[in-house]
Amino acid sequence: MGLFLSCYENRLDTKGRISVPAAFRSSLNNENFAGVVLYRSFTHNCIEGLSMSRMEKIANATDKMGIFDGELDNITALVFADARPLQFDVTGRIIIPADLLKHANITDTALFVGRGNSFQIWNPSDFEKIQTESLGNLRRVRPNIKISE
Amino acid sequence: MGLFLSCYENRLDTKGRISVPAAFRSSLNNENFAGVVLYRSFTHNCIEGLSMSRMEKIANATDKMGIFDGELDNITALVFADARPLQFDVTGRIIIPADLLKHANITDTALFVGRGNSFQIWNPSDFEKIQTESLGNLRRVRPNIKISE
DNA sequence: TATTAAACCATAAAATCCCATAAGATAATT
DNA sequence: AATTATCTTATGGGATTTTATGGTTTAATA
Repeated sequence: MGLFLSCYENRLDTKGRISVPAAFRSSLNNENFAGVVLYRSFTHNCIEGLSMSRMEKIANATDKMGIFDGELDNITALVFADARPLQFDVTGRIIIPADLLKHANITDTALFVGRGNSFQIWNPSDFEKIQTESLGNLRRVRPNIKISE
Repeated sequence: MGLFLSCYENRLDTKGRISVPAAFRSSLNNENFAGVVLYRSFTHNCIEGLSMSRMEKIANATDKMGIFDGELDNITALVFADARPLQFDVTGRIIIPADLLKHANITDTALFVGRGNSFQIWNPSDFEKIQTESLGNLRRVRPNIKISE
């Protein structure tokens, strides 16, 4: 799977349709499901997005945690129950359900934010705030990302 | 992957296109993605560049940190959201987005600087200044670079 | 039947492709 | 060593395609 990189700001039309950025769509080229899966973020007022195949990987990962794991119950309840599979129309647009839009405080404009193996959808000005904070945090903690070959 | 070595100064044309040095392109010969990934440096007024495969390695490294890692949020937000995948045209040129150019203070001429596994793009005269300073620092501290096999 | 959702068609702006050229580098020849 | 020929690279501009976005018509659903 291709990575989701960069940010793209697109507009919702009167019917609530919005184009998923072409770059993101081409990251999903060899998926079986021609669309995306969206759910409300646990941690921010934004929408989480990923491919169906990655959703399946999460399902497999939770499987390994064991059937009687209480935490698993919570995670699956939240992720899978909330997840919406949304198919592209012929021009690559989706309709984001109203409750997701509300959670992310999105009305007319949305920002698609690349996160590597997934992406997020934000109210543009909300994201700007968060990003500024993140930069501050990063400069403080100077984390080590170890890249294994 | 071949290393990025040496420096090359190229010019932007009227459409904002600039040739990635042939030597750098040949370091990317057996990449799946025929292009580079650029993002604004956290620490300098320059542009960082790397291969897509290296970006994928970073994505996998962050994956291993776990989904509920707060620090991960900061890193991914900044690196992946800011990263621009830029494909070569048939003659090996890219268009560097305006915000990156602004961050690096580049208008008509850019300096590609090899950094081994990655590279940077600088305003030529800015780089000259920085390099002179660095040389001074280096002479003072005499660091030890340890190379593990 | 009223309402919603899906398919279809249209368009302007932006990105990409295609071809041309000149300077520079490399190889070949004398 | 000097000159010539060949190839590669950087750069320029026009033509074509893609993309985001809007509207209209048809199908599905309550």
